[in-house]
Amino acid sequence: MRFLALPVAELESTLLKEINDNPALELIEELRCHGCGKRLARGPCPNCASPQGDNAPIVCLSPRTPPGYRAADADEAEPRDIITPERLDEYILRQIGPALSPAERPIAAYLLAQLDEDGLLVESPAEAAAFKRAPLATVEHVLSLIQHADPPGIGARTPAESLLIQLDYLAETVSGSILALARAILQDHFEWLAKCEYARIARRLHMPRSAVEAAARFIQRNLTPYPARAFWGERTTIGGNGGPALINPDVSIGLLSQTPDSPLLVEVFTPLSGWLRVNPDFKAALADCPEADREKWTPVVERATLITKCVQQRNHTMRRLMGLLAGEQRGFILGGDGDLRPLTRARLAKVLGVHESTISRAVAGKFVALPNGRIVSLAKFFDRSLSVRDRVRALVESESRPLTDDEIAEALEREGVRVARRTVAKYRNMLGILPAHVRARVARLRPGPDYPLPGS
DNA sequence: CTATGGCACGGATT
DNA sequence: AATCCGTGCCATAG
Repeated sequence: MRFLALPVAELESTLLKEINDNPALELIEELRCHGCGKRLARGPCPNCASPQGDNAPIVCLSPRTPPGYRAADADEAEPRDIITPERLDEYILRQIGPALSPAERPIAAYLLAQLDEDGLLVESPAEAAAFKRAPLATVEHVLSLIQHADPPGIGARTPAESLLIQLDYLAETVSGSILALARAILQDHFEWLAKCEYARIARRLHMPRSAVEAAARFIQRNLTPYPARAFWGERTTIGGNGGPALINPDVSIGLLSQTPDSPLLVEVFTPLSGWLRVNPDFKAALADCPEADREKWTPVVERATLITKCVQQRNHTMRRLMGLLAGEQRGFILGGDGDLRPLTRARLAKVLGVHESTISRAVAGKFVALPNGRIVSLAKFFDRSLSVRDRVRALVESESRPLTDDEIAEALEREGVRVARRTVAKYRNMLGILPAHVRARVARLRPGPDYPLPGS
């Protein structure tokens, strides 16, 4: 039984199944303090939670959080506890369903299945027609239905096409010369637009540069190259953009008091809100009962004890791990990405006296809620380069003129971090920061009024 | 010639 | 054993 690898939510459902068909398993309401064994409802035990020593973290078990999901960082999207793209399929199918003939239905389903996570179609209509042995005209008809369904721009073949569809959609409610210009740019000069080559576009279209920049700004503000993400975002985010995943944490870290040097309070969530044990009555009954029954029920009881042991083992390991982790990464937990200390699973395994793979299993696929409300992957605690990436971000944010990768590498060197120029480029990309020469162009685009958009 | 992205290699990590 | 990550080399665009 690999319980350690499971996040709370999944462990909870497996345990519910076990309890359901194992009469020897019993769920007690209370939770016990791991220190003194005292029963308590939730949170730290008042006896044992006294600040021991400096500001060592206090680790306790807590009943699982209610299934109210919270948003995680945008970059943590993992296919777990998430509004999955399948829902998007259904959502669109419901809209276009009435317009479909019985023969077109499977084609629609197939096309929807071919959408990538951004909502773009990876296959050409011709390929789809060949695969489904349907007339090309039929496929194209179905596709056009999809493209006019709600998340505007869905089902396009390329980002440019998606943007054009969204533009048409907008044209139904707003008007203005800027729409025509935006359309012209998207149709014929998307490559240049992506690189912010406004002067070049202006020359080619015989338009003033300012008009081109206004159109670019309009596109940037009101259209999205990722129509599916916009859909998720609209439905699921709590005030973010880009559609972060909805997950619930396995661990929550808070502060015990408001003072800045307050110890950290680490709550490791237990599956189910109670204490799992082997029913003592059941065990007693097993002692004096007919021989045949005893043979039948003994393995059941054995399985029950095994399960409780495994759960306790899991909780124990998680507690020890989180205690150490919270102590080591206190700065990161309270501060920001820049305060993350380099830490490897292997080193932690050595300190804890367990095998490396144990740590790997415990960390994989788990999430922790930080005091500032963010929910991040536990793996982030072991990110080797996060703090350096953060410094790159800071450098670019406070730059007076766009710095080249080489210059950023130099600046980093002066701060005591040695990284190759090539690596800076990689980090820059991860952060979604454009190359220096492009930033120079974008900088001039910043200020400007939003184009009015109905309903947003 | 300079700045950057692609590919791939080797070493560390899991 | 598989994977990830930093880096060097080279091609390309401006």
